[in-house]
Amino acid sequence: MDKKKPLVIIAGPTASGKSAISIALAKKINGAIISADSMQVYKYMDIGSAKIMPEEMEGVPHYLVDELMPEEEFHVARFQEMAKKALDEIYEKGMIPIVVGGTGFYIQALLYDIDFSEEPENTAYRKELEKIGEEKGAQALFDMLEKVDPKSCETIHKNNMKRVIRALEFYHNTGMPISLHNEEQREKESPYHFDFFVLTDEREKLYGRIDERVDKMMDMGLLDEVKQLKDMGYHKDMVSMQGLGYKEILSYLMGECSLEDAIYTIKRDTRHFAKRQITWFKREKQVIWLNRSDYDQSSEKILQEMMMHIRKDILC
RNA sequence: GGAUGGAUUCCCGAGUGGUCAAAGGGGACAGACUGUAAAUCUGCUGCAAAUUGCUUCGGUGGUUCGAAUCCACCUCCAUCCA
Repeated sequence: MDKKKPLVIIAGPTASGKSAISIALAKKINGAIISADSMQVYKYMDIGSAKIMPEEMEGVPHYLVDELMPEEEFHVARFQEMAKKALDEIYEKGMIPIVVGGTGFYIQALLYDIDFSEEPENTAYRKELEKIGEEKGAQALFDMLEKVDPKSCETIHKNNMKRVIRALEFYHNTGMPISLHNEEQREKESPYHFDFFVLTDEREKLYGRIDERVDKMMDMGLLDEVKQLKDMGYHKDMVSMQGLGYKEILSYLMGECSLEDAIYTIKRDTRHFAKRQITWFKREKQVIWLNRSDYDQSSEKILQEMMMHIRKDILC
């Protein structure tokens, strides 16, 4: 009786055309969009995050866009909490939620309802660990982890301080090794009846579009946008300002590099980012890949393909 | 016309007789990821095969047991003198 609720996901690397398709799909199936994007949640960060603007939404409700101030912290747990709330509202209205975004980790957290709850934030301990890492190096932290959670040491590389710290923090907070927690969470089955689409394209085309888009962002005034954020007092230590396009322009504004270098770096790192996104989605099971090149780059045709899948399960 | 410096594996760039298929960086490619994820981190990059073989360091020829490294000539580039 307890029928799983429907959920459509449109994921894919940056510049693969997710936004446009998601609007078109939402209009067809009475959908509402939940953005799974770590940057578009922030206010004042429009150009660099390629945020969809109200006039482009065509009346489709959007959640998790423009909801946070740049000084606020955003992370998976927060995303999950906000997204679940949005889901409730959408179901309440009798609409179909469409999760759209490129942050695979966030999508996974929502889709499999991974548990993040049992743990309070503990910035003090984290700071302490960061200090140890800085002063004594990565090996020192790794040695600490070896004592409490040797299993994690097998999977986390010792140079990956952030993850070593997180594992230590988790153990400190819960008394349980994170490796065990992860193992449990991995077993989970999704509570949703979902269609998980991944929009992609041939690498060359994707990269070309990324380069073009960065140039377009500059034309649209990315420089001014970052300048404004800087004037408002936002700085590079904030999570929001570590977004692609923001940290590089900020670095230019601080006189650390030329504008040319900044743009070059944005393009290059965005390409790297796209590659990482694709790698992530490759590991997801039950994914429907849609390669733009297989559909003559036509959003119309891709949409048709999506509708076929959706009609088969969710709408019936 | 003369002088000097340079030409290195996709790019930049080290290497100045054997330990060199050649440091380092970039790019490309591949991967990890369960509260910073647009973050953080890892692997790999001449060709072909089990610890091996083959072809590379502008070109040709030479010296040597042995050269990317030395010599000669040639080609191109840079700077300087005419």
